[in-house]
Amino acid sequence: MTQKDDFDLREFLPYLLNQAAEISSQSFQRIYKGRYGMLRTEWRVLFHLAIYERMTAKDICEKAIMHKTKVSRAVQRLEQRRYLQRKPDEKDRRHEWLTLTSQGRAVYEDLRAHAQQHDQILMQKLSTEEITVLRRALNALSQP
Amino acid sequence: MTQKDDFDLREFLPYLLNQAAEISSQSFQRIYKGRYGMLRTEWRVLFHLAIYERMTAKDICEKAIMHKTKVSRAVQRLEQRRYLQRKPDEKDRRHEWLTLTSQGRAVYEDLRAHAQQHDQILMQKLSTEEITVLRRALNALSQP
DNA sequence: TGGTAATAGTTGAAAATGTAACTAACAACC
DNA sequence: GGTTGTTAGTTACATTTTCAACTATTACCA
Repeated sequence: MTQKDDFDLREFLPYLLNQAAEISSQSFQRIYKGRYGMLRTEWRVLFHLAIYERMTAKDICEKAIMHKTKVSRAVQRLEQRRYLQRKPDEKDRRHEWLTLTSQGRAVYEDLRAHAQQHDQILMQKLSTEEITVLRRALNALSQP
Repeated sequence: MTQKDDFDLREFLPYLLNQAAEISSQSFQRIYKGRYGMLRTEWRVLFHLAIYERMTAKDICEKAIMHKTKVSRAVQRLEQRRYLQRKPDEKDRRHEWLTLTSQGRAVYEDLRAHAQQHDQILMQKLSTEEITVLRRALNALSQP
């Protein structure tokens, strides 16, 4: 098993990004899955609602770059657990406004604390300068 | 939909990484999916075999950090398409050596060309220095 | 005003993934 | 040599995701 080709997978950005994303997500996954039985789609929706307070499913699709069926199903499950409430828009009843319940906010606060802690641990692998550049680069790559 | 919280999702590394990985993978996905009906797991296995020439499924699991069932199924599908061959190890028949067929290598060559082109496009969003730091940081984060 | 198009969101079936249990082959120890 | 443990890889089943079709509502425009 010796390397033959001149092409190095370790330089191919989509591969590298995926690898890093996968590994750095794992320990956070254990937290939201273990404590609340949540899925990745669900904590993402929860966090968006906590941060932006009031959004439609469409808004979340755009901000989080998630497909509408994913969002729809995550919203359903969060509603079942009473983490969020839906309210149809008066003017345009195709829209539904989503907000967290106090229970949902409590879950968010808990997860956010863990997220920040988790981020600290990840950042210990990097220098301050690397962190700054990394964030900038990732944001640039996230523009479609 | 105005931001309220002081916690910024755009600073949370697992989120950022995932976003960047997702978006930067999409156009490459269109290529391997569109041209060969392949999945992400499959191009990864194919590339590993092309680069290392001769591996067992276990080797691929470790290098690519993929679960063995994912690898097993990717290998099955690649074999069905005659992109790879299996050969049991003489000494230890639990191991199976995997190698690409000439057809598999041809597919790899095609995809590799596209991958490199795709990487060029992605890198245009970044400065030379950012690319260097990004690669280093992603490799660091990929160590579990 | 009425008919067509567009939009927000949901649902059902098919495909993919994750988990755990399984088989087959070898290793180690008594 | 036989029992027990380990390892490589597969399979079965449950959970998620994807894709396409669907409903309900509003927008556009002749």
